[in-house]
Amino acid sequence: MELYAKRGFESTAVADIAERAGLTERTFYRHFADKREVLFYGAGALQEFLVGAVEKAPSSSAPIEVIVSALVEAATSVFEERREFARRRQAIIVANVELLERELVKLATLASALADALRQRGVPDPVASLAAEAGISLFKVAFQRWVDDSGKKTLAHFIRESSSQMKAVTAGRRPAPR
Amino acid sequence: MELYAKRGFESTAVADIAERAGLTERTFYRHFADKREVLFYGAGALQEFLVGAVEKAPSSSAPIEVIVSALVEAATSVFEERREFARRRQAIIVANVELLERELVKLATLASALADALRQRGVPDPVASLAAEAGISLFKVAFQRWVDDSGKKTLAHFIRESSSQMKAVTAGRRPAPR
DNA sequence: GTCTATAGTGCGATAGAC
DNA sequence: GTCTATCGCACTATAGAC
Repeated sequence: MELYAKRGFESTAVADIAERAGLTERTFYRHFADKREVLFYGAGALQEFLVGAVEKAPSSSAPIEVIVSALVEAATSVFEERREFARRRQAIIVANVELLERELVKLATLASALADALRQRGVPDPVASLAAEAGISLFKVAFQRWVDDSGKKTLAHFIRESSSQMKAVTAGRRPAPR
Repeated sequence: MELYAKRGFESTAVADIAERAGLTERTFYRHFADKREVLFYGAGALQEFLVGAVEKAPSSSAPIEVIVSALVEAATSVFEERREFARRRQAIIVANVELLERELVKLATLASALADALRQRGVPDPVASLAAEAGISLFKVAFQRWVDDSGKKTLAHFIRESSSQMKAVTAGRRPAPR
């Protein structure tokens, strides 16, 4: 991350990273599938966490509530104390299309895994897919707002806010004109 | 598309494409930024079409209605008569992660452009972002259902259906148990 | 650890279209 | 005479084969 932040992703060669870590280029590729994957190390664990939260949710909950609750849990227990890290990482990712591509695939994979978890609970399609997609969409918006926020609001706060606004938006509410 | 469908995206070299087209490799890169871009030739035009539709929508419409109407217009006037083409293209894309990455970036760029168009109409953030993201999410689901459908239902039909289901889902409705 | 295919870029030469 | 399409060649870095 230091190298990517300093010289930019494209101008950083895998050889630079390997040298910095005191390893050979070949060893880098033993640990990471490609040059981008370094920035997505925790994606697998996050997905497991969220899927686990969906599996543990009370069976009476509506699908969207299950998804939003899982996101809020992850927000408080994995993201909240890493805001500075999230900021640095986000800045690097949005500065490079290749990294954005990888990020979007990770989020799409996550949405797909969450939809699967909902189906396991008996939620039929296309409701399962739509709930998972809507959840990831509102998470994207909430996450960006959290990262951009200069105050002390929590990510959980932005997720709950976006969830309620998403409900109003899809219901066809017109925003107050200004 | 023929080469990608036959030998797979990875096993097709740019040299193969160039040879097939009676050109050199270097010329391929004059027309397409990279090997993937060949499959996304129409993305720019689609985006312009959708943004134009948003700009022309009646100012009294709710943001989500503006987005959904634009998607329905595109569905009937650009996608409907190209279902076979869409199927072949989709099969190639989902078979390769790199192509999926590009597809997701195009959709994210589209969502961003639609949010911009809404802001131009005076729709405040985060409503503009959420309406655009929700629209693209439901379009993804509708498009996949249209491509998978063996019947004669139109893409416009699936978009309207997904829109109404998205509304029910975000409202917290529980699906009928089965 | 070694070797190599291939994507993608930079620069420049040529030729035809308008 | 300018613009645009094509081609040639050298070169780097990623990533996969072995």
